[in-house]
Amino acid sequence: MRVSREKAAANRDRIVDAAATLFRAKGFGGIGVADIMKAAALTHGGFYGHFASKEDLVAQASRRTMARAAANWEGIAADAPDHPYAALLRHYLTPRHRDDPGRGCPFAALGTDAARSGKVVRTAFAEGLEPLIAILAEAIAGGSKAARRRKAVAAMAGLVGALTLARAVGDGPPSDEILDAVRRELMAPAEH
Amino acid sequence: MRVSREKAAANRDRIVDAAATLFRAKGFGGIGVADIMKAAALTHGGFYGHFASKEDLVAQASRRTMARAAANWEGIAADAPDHPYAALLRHYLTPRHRDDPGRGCPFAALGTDAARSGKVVRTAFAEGLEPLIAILAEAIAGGSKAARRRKAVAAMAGLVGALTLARAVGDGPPSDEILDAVRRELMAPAEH
DNA sequence: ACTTTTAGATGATGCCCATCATCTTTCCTT
DNA sequence: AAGGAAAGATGATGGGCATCATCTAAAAGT
Repeated sequence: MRVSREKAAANRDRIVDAAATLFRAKGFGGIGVADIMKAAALTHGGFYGHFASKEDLVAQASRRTMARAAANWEGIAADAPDHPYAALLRHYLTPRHRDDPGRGCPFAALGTDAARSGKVVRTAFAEGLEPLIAILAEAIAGGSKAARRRKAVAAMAGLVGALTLARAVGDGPPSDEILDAVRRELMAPAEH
Repeated sequence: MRVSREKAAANRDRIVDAAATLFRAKGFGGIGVADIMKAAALTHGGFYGHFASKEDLVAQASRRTMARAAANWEGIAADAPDHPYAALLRHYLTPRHRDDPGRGCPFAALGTDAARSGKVVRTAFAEGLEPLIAILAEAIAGGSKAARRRKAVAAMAGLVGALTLARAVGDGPPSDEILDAVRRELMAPAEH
C-alpha cells in the first residue's frame, strides 16, 4: 500500500531512529535489516526504497546519533554554566549510561565497529567527533586554546575508554571503579 | 586422518593463535569458524573436536591475547627501568599499533564486542584487565598506592579510548592528533 | 475522475555461517 | 600385531542474512 509523502518521510525517520538505537545496542553486524524494519513497525520489503544499502543506513544512523549526542552535550553544558566540564563528565560516567548503550555515546558503543567499516561510516564518525571535542574544549577552564583542545581530546578518549572498559568487564564493583577513577582523574587537573 | 597427541595439541594452539589475530582484526562476528580453521591450515570439520562452541574459542582466544599483552607490557616496562610509564604510553599510542589491530590491544580491538558477549567472555576480559592495570600502577611514579592505581585505571581508559577513536576516524592527521594529545596529557601529571 | 507514480508488503534468491553426522586414516594401547 | 580410539576431512543441515522482483493499493498529478 502507498502512503503520503509526509508519512513516508516519517517512516524513514523512524527507521533511522530504530537503527540508531539497535546498532548501538547490538553492533552494526548484530542486527539485521528485517529486525530494524520491524522495530520501525514496517516490513523488510520497503527498506531498499529508502536506502541504497545497509551501509547507507549505517552511515545515516551514525550521523544522526552523533548529532544528537552533540545537542545533548550542549544542553548539559548549558545547564551548568559554572562547571560545564564537571557536568559533562558526571553525566557520561554513570552506571546508567554504561548499562544502556542503545541510548548512549556512539563512540563507546560502535567505535570498533566503525573502525572495521567503510570510508563513508568512518567519515561520519570523524565528522561527528569534532563537535564533541569542541564542546569539551569550550567547557574546559583556563589554558591556551591549544592546551584546552589537547585536554579535550584526551578527556574524550578517557570517557570513551572508560565506558568501553566498564562495559567489557560487565557491571558490579570493578566496573564502577573504572567510572569513578576516570572521573576523578579527569577532574583533577581542573583543581590545580 | 589421525594425528599424534602432540600434533593435535599444536593444532589446537594454532587455532587459538589464528583466532586471536583474526578476532582482533575483524571482530568476534566478523570471522567464521571455517576461515579461522583455514588460517590454522585445517579444514572446518575438526573444530568441534577441539572446542565446545565458537564462544568457547572466543573465550580461550581472549584469555590468551590478554596474557600475551600483559607479558608484552612487562617486557616494555622492564626494558625502560627509569621511565617505564612513558615507555608504555609511547609504545601503545603509535600509528603502527593503530593500523595493526590484529596484533594489538584486545580491549581497543574487541572491547565493544566483549560487552555484547556472554559472561564467559566478559569474565575473561575482566580478569585480563587486572594485570594490565597492575603493570601501569607499578610503572607510575609517586603518590599513594591508591592514587597510583586510580591513575593507572584512568591511563588505561585513556589508552583504549585513544586507540578506539583514532581507529574510528581512520588514519591521517586528525587520527594522529588523538594519539599525540592523549600521550602528552597522560604524561603531563608526571612532570609536576 | 483517470492515470501515473510510488511506498510498502509478499515472497523469492543466493550466500554465509555454526553445528553436527559420517567417514577415513592414523595413532595408541594391549 | 590387532583392535579400539580419536583427529581431521567431507559433506550435509538449518537458520539468518542482504538484496531484489513482483505485487498492491493508495496518493499525486492531470
